[in-house]
Amino acid sequence: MPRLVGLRVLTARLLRRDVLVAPGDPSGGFARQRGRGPGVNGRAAPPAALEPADLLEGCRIVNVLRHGKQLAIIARGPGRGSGAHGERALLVQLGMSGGLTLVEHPMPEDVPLLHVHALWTMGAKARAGARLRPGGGVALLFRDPRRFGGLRVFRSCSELGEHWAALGPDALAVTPEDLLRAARNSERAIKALLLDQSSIAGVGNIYADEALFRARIRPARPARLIKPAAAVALTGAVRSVLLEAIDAKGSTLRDYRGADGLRGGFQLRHAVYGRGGQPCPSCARRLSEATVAQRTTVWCVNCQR
DNA sequence: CTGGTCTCCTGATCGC
DNA sequence: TGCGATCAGGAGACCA
Repeated sequence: MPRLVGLRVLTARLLRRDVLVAPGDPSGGFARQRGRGPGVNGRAAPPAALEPADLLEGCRIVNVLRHGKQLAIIARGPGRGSGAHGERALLVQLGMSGGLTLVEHPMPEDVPLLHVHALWTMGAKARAGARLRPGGGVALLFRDPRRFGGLRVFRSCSELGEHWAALGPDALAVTPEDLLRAARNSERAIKALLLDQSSIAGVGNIYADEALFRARIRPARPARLIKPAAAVALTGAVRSVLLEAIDAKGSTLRDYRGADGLRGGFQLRHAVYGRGGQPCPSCARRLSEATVAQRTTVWCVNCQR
């Protein structure tokens, strides 16, 4: 989404309040996750007061950052603030089915609006972008059919920084030392560690299995038993799997589409994910499938120790 | 504190 | 053809 940088947000519309976490919300979770506690009988907590700028209305987008699976749109408020001050952030968590789509504005008729939970309109860049019609604006859509994703408001970049500091290092930058530190004295399965965003940020179920296969590590192996050489192999495997998947525009399972509406292609290269019972691509032995860390897990008992 | 389990939601898929 | 049941997945809430 580098094309967003420099644009001014003209309007922001939230079509579903419960995809948003606003400042002051009592829990860290998305609003809809609150109505679940004991004694809550359909009575939601009072919604936090939202300011237009919370959804970036009137702001100019100055940057788009990513940490792990989270995307942050950094914007400068409509006030007098300049420099690093007065900057705020809207965090986008895509979950498993979420996506951002950039279309021209006014929108063509055929843009699907089903499951669009938030929508922004933006002015064209001052310097006409090559791709955009002169004078034309763009619309950004947040669509998330399964609503595992959501938006989170940060009124300053330091708040965003605190939020991200609670996550582990980004999966593309994680070092063997990071991994060993997180694994030290941990009894949990190494796969659980990979999936835990506070240990390493950015690895989901598919890529955990693929990385463990490449590193020849058994998913259920207790994390504390991971030796330095294995940590080197695993961090390298995480990085290469993710980079290849990004290059292939992701893994399309069922209904996923990228921002351009196209399917990813990495699912064709999965070595183990979704292939339980089939022959291991390396040794041809039948791949095992079981639940590890509450997730479907596929591995080769022969290749992965 | 640690680690395991439950829960949210919808689309795809399968059995009847 | 249609319908109901089942499953998948990210991550916060909750519990032992």
